Amino acid sequence: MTTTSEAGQGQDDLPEQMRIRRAKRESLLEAGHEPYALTYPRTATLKQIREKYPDLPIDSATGDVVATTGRVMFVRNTGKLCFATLQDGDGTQLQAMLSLDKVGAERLEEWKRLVDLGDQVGITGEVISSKRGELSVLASDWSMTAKSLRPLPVAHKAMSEEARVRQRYVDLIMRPEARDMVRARATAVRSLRDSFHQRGFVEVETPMLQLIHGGAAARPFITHFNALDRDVYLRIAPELFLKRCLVGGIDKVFEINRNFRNEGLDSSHSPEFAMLEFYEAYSDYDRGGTLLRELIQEAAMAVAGSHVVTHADGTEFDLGGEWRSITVFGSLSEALGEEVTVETPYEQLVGFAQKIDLAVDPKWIPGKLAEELFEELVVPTLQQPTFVKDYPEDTSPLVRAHRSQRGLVEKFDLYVSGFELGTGYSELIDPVIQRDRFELQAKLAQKGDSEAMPLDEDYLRAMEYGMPPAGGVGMGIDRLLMALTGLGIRETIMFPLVRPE
RNA sequence: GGGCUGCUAGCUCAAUGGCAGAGCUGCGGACUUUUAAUCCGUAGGUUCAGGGUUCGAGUCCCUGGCGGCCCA
Repeated sequence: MTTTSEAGQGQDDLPEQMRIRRAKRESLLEAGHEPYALTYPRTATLKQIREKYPDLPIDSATGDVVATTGRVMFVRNTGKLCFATLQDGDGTQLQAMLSLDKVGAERLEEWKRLVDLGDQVGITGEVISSKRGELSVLASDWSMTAKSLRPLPVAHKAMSEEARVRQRYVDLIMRPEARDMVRARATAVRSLRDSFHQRGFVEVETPMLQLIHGGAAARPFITHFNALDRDVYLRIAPELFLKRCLVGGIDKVFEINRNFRNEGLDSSHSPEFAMLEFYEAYSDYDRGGTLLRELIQEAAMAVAGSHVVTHADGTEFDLGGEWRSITVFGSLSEALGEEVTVETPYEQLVGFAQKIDLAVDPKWIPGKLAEELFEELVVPTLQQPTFVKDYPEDTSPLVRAHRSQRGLVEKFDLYVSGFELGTGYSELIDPVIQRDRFELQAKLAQKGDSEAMPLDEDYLRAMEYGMPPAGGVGMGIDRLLMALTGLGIRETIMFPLVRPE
């Protein structure tokens, strides 16, 4: 939202409350007060004051004079004594008191006339407790540090979800849960990095702007690079570059960064999302899954202090211990009450689909149909953390064949609370098989499958130098926060893309 | 993509097709111990946009925009 269009309309077109606040800004200037201070000589934050005086007795004085700052969240004015609740960026609140005998008639009158809810102010005064026992700063002086020209929402009614997402800065002012999410996310990401560093992994940043997109089945964003006069892609996954790292000998490597997928925009899909991927030489999908579990459990410990996290609705969710492990076809057979394997004929799979009213897309290959059946019948039951193992080969072009079962690949998906949190492979490292799989994908792309991968010659060249056997794992950071907090993706991303107003 | 549904004051919400309202916020006043302060007074509107039906539309119809829920 630009202010130029509003300013261009002139003040007369602004809502009354915004006109009044602009007028108060002018009044401050006319009275010789800066409405937007260079700084304020703060000697203590609200939190530091609270921590220094946890148990001040009722109606007592400390003799301790502090200079502190905060946003005015509530005001309670009487004739000669004013109370204001100040709030700091971390959500700490503390009461400021302004009395006639301490600040004088003129400054008290200016406080009452010029300070609105939402203004940022500096208060200098003695730390005391009020007659009701409220820890307070009794002002000897005050000043405006930033005049707010827009009224805050009503504090006692929830903002609409749309308003919270579109104006997250206001949400962060008003709602502790919004502030907590930002800090929980930072804590979780830091925990992931700590966990990797403790295990000797190297963090890298691979290209987000790519000449060929690959590493996942998804539609890319396309942009134009003028210098080359050609279209380039925002990456859909870092996988193919991280494997080049393994070829080059970076044996334990991870990246935490953004991916971009040109797909839906709704409450569960964001076009840009943060992703963790890690690869370890001479590991496999089982060991990758074990490390993923440890990473998540250590993140839970960092954020919640326990492997049992408390979700936003108050329910407790246990991420501790070993996690259940099932297979795609084993669990599907159980759900259908009939034996289904990767060998089960396509027509029979279609029959199962019809039985449960699942519409079959004729473009689906048999493996895809089996996965759709699995997602319909089994995934909704996967609330507790569960590794789902051994997927059909034809839908996973970057995974190596199962060590003992034909037609399957060594891949797991990790499900938590009914959604997919992460995935892991025993990586395909045979460049000849890799080329065959890519060529199959290229054919699918020609047939119109917009999610199929193009052939990446440079990636194949890298593979031909020899990539060590490896396990690789990916996990959505936004989804990790969903699992830790029980909130939706639009809450875990601070500024999700929204349609223009 | 389909179905249902919402959009009204700064915020949260009312209003049988018949004078656009309330609470909080704001503004004016009273109050030196308040905690969503209280009390008295008062202002605030392109009812998402455009079109249509009607004597009359926030309300009914159509198109579009932005959300939400459900389904695929």
